[in-house]
Amino acid sequence: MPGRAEHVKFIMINMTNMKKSGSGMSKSLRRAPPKRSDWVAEQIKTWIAVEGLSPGDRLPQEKALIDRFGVSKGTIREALKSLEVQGLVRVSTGPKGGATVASVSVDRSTQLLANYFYFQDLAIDQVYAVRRLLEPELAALVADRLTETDFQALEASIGLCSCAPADKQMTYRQRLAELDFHDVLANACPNPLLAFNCRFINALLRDCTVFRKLYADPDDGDIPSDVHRLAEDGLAAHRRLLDAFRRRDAEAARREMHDHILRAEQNMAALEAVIERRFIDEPHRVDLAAPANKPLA
Amino acid sequence: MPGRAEHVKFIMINMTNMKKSGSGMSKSLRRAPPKRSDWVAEQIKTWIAVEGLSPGDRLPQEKALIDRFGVSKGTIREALKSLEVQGLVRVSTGPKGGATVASVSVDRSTQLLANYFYFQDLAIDQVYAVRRLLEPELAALVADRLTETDFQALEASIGLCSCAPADKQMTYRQRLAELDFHDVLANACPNPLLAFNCRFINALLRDCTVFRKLYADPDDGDIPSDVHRLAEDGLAAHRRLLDAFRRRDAEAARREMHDHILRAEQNMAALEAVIERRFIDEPHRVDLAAPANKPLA
DNA sequence: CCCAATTTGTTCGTATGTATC
DNA sequence: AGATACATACGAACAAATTGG
Repeated sequence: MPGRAEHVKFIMINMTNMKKSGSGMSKSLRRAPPKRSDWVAEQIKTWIAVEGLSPGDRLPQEKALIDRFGVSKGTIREALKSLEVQGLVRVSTGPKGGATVASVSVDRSTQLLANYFYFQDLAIDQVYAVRRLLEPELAALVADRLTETDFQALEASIGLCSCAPADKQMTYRQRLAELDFHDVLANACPNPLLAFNCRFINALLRDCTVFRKLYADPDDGDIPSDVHRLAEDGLAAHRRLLDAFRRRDAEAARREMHDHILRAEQNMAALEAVIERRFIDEPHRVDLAAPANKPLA
Repeated sequence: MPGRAEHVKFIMINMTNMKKSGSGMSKSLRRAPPKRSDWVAEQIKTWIAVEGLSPGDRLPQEKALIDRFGVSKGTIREALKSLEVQGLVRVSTGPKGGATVASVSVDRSTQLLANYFYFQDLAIDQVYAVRRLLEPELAALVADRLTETDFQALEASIGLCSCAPADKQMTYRQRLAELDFHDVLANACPNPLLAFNCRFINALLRDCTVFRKLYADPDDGDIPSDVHRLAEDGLAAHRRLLDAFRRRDAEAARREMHDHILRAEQNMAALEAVIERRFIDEPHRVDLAAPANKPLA
């Protein structure tokens, strides 16, 4: 028995939602009884919470879970699949394999939340109505927190947007680079809720049809002049923002960002941009912008 | 053959992310090859998008999917489980059973997003920092949209909070009713993104330990006087808000909400309230507040 | 109310693939 | 390179739930 610390002990919790379907509920209101796999998934989830497991901690392996819950392999696999989709566990094969707790990634959460808005047909001005509220605060919050690495990433974005776009492909990549600028700020934000909201909005904006058409038909037709105005406007604003950040002037950054978003909103309206109705698979990002907040040696 | 419209035709899409693991990627960077069930789930998802299926539309049944994708029953079930967890499909047994497309519910999205923040230890003042930005705008937006039904729900919340709390249990329910007040506003909001953000924040605030302790130990100890101050403050603010709404005065509503959130934030700070680190199962709501936006006959 | 058909839910046995030592 | 330990996948059989007569 190689490692006794690996043996985990399960705490069976009285599930409040495992109430018998009997009582006095009318038939139409009665929720369907949970499937066994869902029940197992909930058990494991509460177990993670009760034990206070951290990302990287190992869960029992399939065989152990089968014994513990008295269900079959298939059921356990469905439960693990559920947790895997939620991003809570990662499961791998081989010796030392099995399910390990994972911290839910931003990308995963973004995908899952984007599923919700898939059915809500969100207009772009509605996105900007929220963005207008959040981004100025974000700018003010990160002004005295941006590192030299962050500045380099911001400059990389500005640099990429400074060139005259040679073709549609380039124009599309410049739009992505603009959003990367804002992602750098979100990544530097100490407020996880504000940071996620801003990053999510950026992910939504990556899916504007106007821009994705540049991506889809790189050889077809001209670039609308409104796009050029949007680009020049945005570039100038980003330069002023970077300047404010360098001066560590939070209030100036807030003001610049406020103006920037307002003008961008107007330009987007002129473009009649709309959010494309699609599931987000992997966020499109340009590879030139260096990952932020990673201290470079 | 009872219904020929039931026969669905599949469109196999070239999956861009199904690239062979071969090329020039270094071993450490190489992502794990997708499992069959994940691949099937992606296929079905893109199929939903391409066909433009709407909630309620039926997917092929297990047997048909097995034939279509050439995988086993277990694999199909894992794929369906994935989509079910994401909230995209609902599957039922019996004749006419099978998987149907579902619009992702708010509660499901809230749960999934809450998983992300479980590992981010979010402080309550950070939640309020965002709430302060969003709620005033929400108030202004819904001022001329609230229906008589909404007003009744708002008054139900105020009514419940107007009574002197008899015990801790009652105090806890009054806190929930306060949040229901804000949920009514969010439900009336025409901007889905703003509405979701506000509802999500409300869901987070339902999990403040200070309040959940009232719920957990209803007989133990006294209610802190700070809680009473928070309650009276909030009640007065809600009354002023309702008044502004009745007058359809958007700007007054914005101002009142701004002051309300600021004061609530200070009171919460005095209480040293923190967001409990737990998975959200089912949102706690008081049953007295009538569901909003449902025209009553 | 029960019965029968239909479709998902669950189980078991077995074989294959993959990572670790 | 080979043995081991683990998840992944398949297939067949049976159980449970829902619908409609």
